[in-house]
Amino acid sequence: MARITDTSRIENLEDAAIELVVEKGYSSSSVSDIARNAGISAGYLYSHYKSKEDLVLSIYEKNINIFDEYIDYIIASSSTINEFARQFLSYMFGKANEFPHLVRFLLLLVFDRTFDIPAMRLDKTREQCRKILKKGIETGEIAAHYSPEDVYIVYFSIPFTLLENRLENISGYREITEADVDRVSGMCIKALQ
Amino acid sequence: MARITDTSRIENLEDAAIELVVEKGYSSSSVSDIARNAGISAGYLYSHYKSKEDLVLSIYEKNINIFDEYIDYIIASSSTINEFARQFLSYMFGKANEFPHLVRFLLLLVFDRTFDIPAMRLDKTREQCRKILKKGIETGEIAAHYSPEDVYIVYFSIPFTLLENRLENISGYREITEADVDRVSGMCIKALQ
Amino acid sequence: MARITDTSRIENLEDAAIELVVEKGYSSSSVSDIARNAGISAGYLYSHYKSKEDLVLSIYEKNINIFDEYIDYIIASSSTINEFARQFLSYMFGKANEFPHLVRFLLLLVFDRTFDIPAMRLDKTREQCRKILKKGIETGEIAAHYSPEDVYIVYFSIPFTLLENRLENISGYREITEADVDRVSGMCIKALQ
Amino acid sequence: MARITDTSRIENLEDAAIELVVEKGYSSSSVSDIARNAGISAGYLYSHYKSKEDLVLSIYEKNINIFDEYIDYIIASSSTINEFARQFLSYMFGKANEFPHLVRFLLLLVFDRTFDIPAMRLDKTREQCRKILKKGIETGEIAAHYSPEDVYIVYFSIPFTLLENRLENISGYREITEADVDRVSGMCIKALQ
DNA sequence: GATGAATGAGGCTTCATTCAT
DNA sequence: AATGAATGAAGCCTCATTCAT
Repeated sequence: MARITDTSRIENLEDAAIELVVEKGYSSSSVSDIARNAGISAGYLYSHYKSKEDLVLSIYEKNINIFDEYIDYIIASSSTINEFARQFLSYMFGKANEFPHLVRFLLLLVFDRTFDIPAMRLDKTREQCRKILKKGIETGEIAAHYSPEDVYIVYFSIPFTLLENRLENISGYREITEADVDRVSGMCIKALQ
Repeated sequence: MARITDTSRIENLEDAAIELVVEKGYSSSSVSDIARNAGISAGYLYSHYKSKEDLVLSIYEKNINIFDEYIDYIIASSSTINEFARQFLSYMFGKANEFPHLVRFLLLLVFDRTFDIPAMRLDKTREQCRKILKKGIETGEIAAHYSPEDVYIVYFSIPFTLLENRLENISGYREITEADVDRVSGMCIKALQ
Repeated sequence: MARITDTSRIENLEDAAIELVVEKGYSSSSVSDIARNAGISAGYLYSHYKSKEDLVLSIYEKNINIFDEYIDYIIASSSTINEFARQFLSYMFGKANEFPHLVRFLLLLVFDRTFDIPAMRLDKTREQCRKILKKGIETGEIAAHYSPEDVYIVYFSIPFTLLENRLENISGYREITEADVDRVSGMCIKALQ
Repeated sequence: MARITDTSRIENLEDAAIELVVEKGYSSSSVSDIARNAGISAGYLYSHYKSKEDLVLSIYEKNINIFDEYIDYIIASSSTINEFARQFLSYMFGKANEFPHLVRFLLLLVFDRTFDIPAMRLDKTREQCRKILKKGIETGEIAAHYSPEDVYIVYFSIPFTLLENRLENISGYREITEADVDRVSGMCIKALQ
């Protein structure tokens, strides 16, 4: 019973942190605002996380790992880049429709100068880009003169920018559709042909 | 004489502000750090700018207007999107090589939740995207089913992400070359074919 | 227990604010001095009052309302101005003996250019003066050619000046006596005959 | 010629100081605001006065001495308190009509906790009150049980409060008339009978 | 476990004063 | 003589964090 209560309190807390960080950025999201929005006390927050940074980092890592695992999976299981791109964007955009705050949270923190993404996470991304590039060159879908950096530029920035643009106005934002998946995956694939 | 001293002090100040904002973001760049890095007192800063926001906004507007004017010019003077893309990226990357802090400053503020880009500036970008799209459809270089949003996604995000990636590590960053202009303009053009 | 501590801390805070404002005026009473004199941190002050102005205004309003209510009561219940004057001065001087800082605080803020008395409070005083004048003219104790302004001049300024004079030197001030009540109420009544 | 320029600059400066101090109080009148309103530089101000306090004190002393001399004169030359009261109020109210800022400046500083009136000036007032009381008791116009303090209370506070009330709204204030002199001198005299 | 009272460091800003020109 | 650039101390306020209850 205590366990259940506890779990829901922590979930509230994480949701509140995500929402505030997306709205105001890491540095301007105060611990007391996060706690208040979660309906708990700041003191309780500190009994579960040792600092504000620890709280946000925990949320970040827990969620980014879920994405990473799935992305690793589709990289491994896709036989073409075309297939990868569609699955990747379908997943990202689907998550963004379901949990817009969460997806923006994960993406925006990359550019938030007041928060440090762990170096390991950046390595992970580089590795994923290398794998995608390798497969793309093998299938001929990516021209041989492109680098992992180019893969990153296309496959990270294009979906990110679309999502930011669509989700900017949370109250009345435009849903991301299957047509967007088609169009944007086309854009990504063509960019590196 | 006083005038000369003054000008160089203000330049120091603006350089220090740009550098700190790029490094730590707007909210975490303290006025006293900016002043210290510029070699002036915090009080003196306030005889030139009425607030921290005024300082950063002034720098932003002064510089973004230079970019906007040039971008408007090449939109108007280019007869093809191919020509536009090369000139645009050549300009952006050239500036980034010359003034890496400044270019990152202008780009990163867009994602800084603690600083508000004036609404007029965002309108300007939308207008530029509409013009590019119109011209691209006329010349057949952009497929008719793309929207101004797609132009934005490609032409803003791709160069931005490359620059961030290259300039991230200011101390030992890789110069952006003509080869990058060629390759990235190719990516942008193909993305919207 | 926490409640008790809290109450006494807030009382300390209000007492310290009253004392400092009387001594140095509103603008020169710094929040940190007030907090230090109250034995609390400046930060704690801000968990109870949203600003320095809010602190002083709260104290002002809470206390001036007590005075106003009593003054309204004696205006209504006195059948002569003579009776009113004695009761009014007896009350004011009694309070001044008991809480000299508080009474000076309420009076001095009227002349403090760095603090704004709410307009409603000034209206209240005007209304009280009109009522006193009306009753005085009815009983024949105030000559018909006097105005509410004259009532204000006499009944506000005479007691105020006596109190300021007596309380000026808090360390070794002369107690205000029943003889003072008699003499000063006589002065006020005669002034408007 | 230099002398003339200088004289008018200093007059501007003093006028500006008087006006600002009346409007905002001593502590909130900044040296640079005073200098700007006077059309001179802050540096020049400091070549004539060694501090902000020195500036305001100089103005205060120069002007209060003029008042004091005249008051001493009419105390000496009046054969009755009635005559004194009329001359005193006629002078005060006349000056107030001519130089409302100046008169408020002299009166308000008494209650400004951020500025110290020199002890000598307060002694002067006490001495004047003693003289008035002595003469009043001799002529029988003041009852023998009154003290110098009572004289002060009446003859300082009543005119002061009228002036503050009338001059409060400098833009559209009501002129003080001969009828006011008559009425208020009557009030003062009766108060101490 | 859970609270929120309490702290204090640090951030933004103002302003009296000095001094090179 | 006159300026105003420049300083730095001090003021108001916020917020991450701790701890007694």
